[in-house]
Amino acid sequence: MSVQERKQRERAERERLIVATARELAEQQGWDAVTTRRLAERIEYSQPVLYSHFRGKREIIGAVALEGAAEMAVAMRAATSGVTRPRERVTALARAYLDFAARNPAVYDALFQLDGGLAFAQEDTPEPLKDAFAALLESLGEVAGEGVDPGLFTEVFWASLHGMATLTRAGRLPPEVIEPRVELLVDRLAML
Amino acid sequence: MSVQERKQRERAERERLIVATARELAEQQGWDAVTTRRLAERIEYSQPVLYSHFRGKREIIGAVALEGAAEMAVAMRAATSGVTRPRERVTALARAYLDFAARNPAVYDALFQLDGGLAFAQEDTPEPLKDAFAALLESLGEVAGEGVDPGLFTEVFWASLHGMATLTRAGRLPPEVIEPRVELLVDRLAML
DNA sequence: CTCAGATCCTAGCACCGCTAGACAATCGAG
DNA sequence: CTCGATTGTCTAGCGGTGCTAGGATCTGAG
Repeated sequence: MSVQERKQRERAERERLIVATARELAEQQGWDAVTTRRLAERIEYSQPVLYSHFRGKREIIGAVALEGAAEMAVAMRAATSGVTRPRERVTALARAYLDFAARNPAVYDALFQLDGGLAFAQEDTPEPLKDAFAALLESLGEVAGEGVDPGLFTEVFWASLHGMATLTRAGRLPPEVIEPRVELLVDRLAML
Repeated sequence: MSVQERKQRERAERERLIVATARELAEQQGWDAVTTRRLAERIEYSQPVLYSHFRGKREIIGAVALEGAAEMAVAMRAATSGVTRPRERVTALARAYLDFAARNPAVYDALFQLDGGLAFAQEDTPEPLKDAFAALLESLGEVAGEGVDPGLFTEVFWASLHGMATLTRAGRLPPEVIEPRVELLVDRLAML
């Protein structure tokens, strides 16, 4: 049995390698540069090997997205843990969110711009995605205000952050003045 | 001279046909279906003709984006003209924005998701883009609140709308509850 | 009528995602 | 230890993509 176990381990290891390499390549040169050929060459296997792990390219994107969602949840919780005053908490959350998007553009794209074949806002939504939303909810729910559903409030706040993140990175918004925008957003949206 | 003029007119006409066909095809089957071959076939010319009008596919996307920006500006001004009370004005603007994005997803993608090779937020930004932003500013500037730069406020409000539009259409947000989200956004962000 | 220039198309390049089928390595039964 | 079956991997290739070189055809001025 041990031989099979070793093989399974090696297989899992190779799968991690594929995802990590895809992510690395995407961060370095953009997702357009992540072709099955280049990816195969980097992991030093032939193309068909990729298809023994994933149905296709979109599933690889999806895997990167899930990894990113988990990291994002960690980053947001780390930024807000220990910060008790609501205002500072929400500001820290917003900063952490935008910071993650700016530092990991390819991962952010995999999550929210590209088609990774993932289900959102449904029962069969993968756990890391639900958890990332939960991480938002943990800090935002408490400032939703009276009579406002925390889920709804979180959605709106999230949408605002997402809009800022994407428009800024795509060159649609001048990137110099991020901080005042965050302050304005927090000041107005959150009921403190 | 008249012969040359006629040729120039026909050429301009064909260019409009290309853009209109690309847009139509994109709305019908998505931008992935807009290939140079299919586009050429639909306009009943060969592929290279496209390249005598545009440098490449991205420029065609850019042309659709510019057309869309002009229409969007018209739609937003139409929705807000005559509405004097600030609250109703901003709400009407937000609805018009989201409505345009929902009704013209391919055009919206050309504008804000895809690379159409357009410059944003700079001096050499094409006029239609500046004007669309101006249309937002016209209704939003007056509710920025004291001491808040109208431009900055408009950017933040726009980012929120953009986030809602994209997340909703990409299935990242449940689409049923658009209206409450709009109300929440307007209530909180605008200083009335 | 001639012929240069404008106009357009055929054919092809290098690349893409993906897969069929050949081949080699490994395993388990006798 | 042998040998068929299974598993793993690769080479080669399919139909598609954006884009372009070069030849054919059409047009209008002299």
